[in-house]
Amino acid sequence: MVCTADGLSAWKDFPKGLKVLLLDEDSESAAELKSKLEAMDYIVYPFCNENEALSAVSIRPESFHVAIVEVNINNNDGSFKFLETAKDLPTIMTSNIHCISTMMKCIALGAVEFLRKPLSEEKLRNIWQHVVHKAFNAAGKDLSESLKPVKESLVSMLHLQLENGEPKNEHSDKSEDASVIHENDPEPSTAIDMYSAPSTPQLEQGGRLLADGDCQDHSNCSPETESCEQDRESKSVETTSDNIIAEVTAPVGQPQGPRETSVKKEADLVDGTRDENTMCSQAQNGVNNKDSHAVDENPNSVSGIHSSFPSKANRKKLKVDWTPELHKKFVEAVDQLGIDQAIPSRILELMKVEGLTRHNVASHLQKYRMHRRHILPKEDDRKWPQRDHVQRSCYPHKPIMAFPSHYSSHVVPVGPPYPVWGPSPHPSSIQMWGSHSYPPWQPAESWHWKPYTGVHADAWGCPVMPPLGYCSTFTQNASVFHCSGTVDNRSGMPQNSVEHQLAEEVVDKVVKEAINKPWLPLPLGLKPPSTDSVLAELSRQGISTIPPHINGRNLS
DNA sequence: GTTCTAATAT
DNA sequence: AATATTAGAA
Repeated sequence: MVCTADGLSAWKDFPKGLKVLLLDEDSESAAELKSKLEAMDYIVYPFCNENEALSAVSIRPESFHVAIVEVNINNNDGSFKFLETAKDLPTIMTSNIHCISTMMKCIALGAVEFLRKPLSEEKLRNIWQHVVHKAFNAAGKDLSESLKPVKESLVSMLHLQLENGEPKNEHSDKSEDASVIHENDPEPSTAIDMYSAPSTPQLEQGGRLLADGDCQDHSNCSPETESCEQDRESKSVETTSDNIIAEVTAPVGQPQGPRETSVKKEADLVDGTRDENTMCSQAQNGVNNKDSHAVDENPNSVSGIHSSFPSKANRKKLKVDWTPELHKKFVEAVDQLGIDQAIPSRILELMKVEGLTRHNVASHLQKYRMHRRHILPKEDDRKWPQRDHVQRSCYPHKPIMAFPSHYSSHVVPVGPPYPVWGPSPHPSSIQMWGSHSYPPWQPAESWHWKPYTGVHADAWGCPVMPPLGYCSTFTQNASVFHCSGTVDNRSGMPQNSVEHQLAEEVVDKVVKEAINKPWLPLPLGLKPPSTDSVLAELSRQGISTIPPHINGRNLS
């Protein structure tokens, strides 16, 4: 069933406290409207002057939840301007003008509804629907500040209702923008009204609460988990803007680590028991009770950072998200120790990341080593071929060793040790050793392993390149020119001489690989070159015979 | 007790 | 797919 009585009781006062910006140049009508709205517990901010209204909206958009703007023959432009300015504010246009094209224009410009005057209580009563609608349908980013709290409060209400049928009102504690206040309001709205959509045609509902990945969910503890006890107040839904994952930044021991490390953790709420939909199938509301992510903070960690909502903290087991940042720290620690001295406990020490456990590190280390084992053996016999080869391709590679055992202390990478991972523009979305987008340093360090190591290893062996980054890498699925970052050698042709050269190098390398190791598959997208063309190319480079091992590399 | 590794669970 | 967890051996 959709709603329990309790749920409704939580809802019925909903509009109360919603802030309505009212722009009506007719002061009389404005006053009337205001009183009607206030009778319904809306908070009204009347404006007679559109400029004032505009500046109010511009300056403090978060101060309003919904706007009612009057359009008249004289102020068309102003009204439209308002619509443009207050895009994030659900705006209801109202007018004495009953001109379809005006209506259309308003709607086209983003008005959520067009209401003819006079505005009856009936028409006004449920304008809150627009607020809710917008709150739930706006993509996370587009959600205006004023709507977030509303959305969260609503989510909270629904959630609670779904959880235990007994709404709690904690959410109203959110003072900042006390948009929602519950009190008794004798006046029962009908359930139908409550949940029906605004009269305005609704476009797509894609962004509904649950469907939308970026909606924050609120945690839900599954019955069988012990976690319930700990989140004594987990039920209380924070109305802060925190979403899905809280970044817990551990202000590490300030001593030497200038910047804090952050361990992103996400609660791992497994709500395996029942399907989310069972609870509340009120799809119409778009409110569902999906599994949720709890926002949480590292238990041990760090106080300070997100102190705003301290207790949401511990939920269940926290999973370490090995972000590029964190991984970088890890790698730095490993390097600092030397690969053979790098044991979990020491790495952990060096990393100085609060909340991180030895186990976490061990686990990561295990994986790290595995990757290296796959990748590095291919490199360890590679030398610095630059000089002896025509196309000194990039085998340079970093001194990091192949096998831990052989490799003792570490190496100073040519470039920044583990350059660019950190401030990666796409922090979490890309996997560090994902199949594309390598950070520049990655080739050498890459954890990536692929079936065609033969061919690819070369590419990955690609070095840490000189600043200029003349080196290119090639792999069929991941090749990247870090240098310029612009050319995709899979498809595009080089666009300038430098790149052209790079491309040639790539070609050379591939050709050589192919000749050298004919049993290996060719990179995708490459057709086997004809023998002639290969020979021609080689001869063009002054290589008239095919040496057994072009790179002087040993296959064994 | 710690580490490493592999296997397995989440 | 990435991590965690576990277990056995060193």
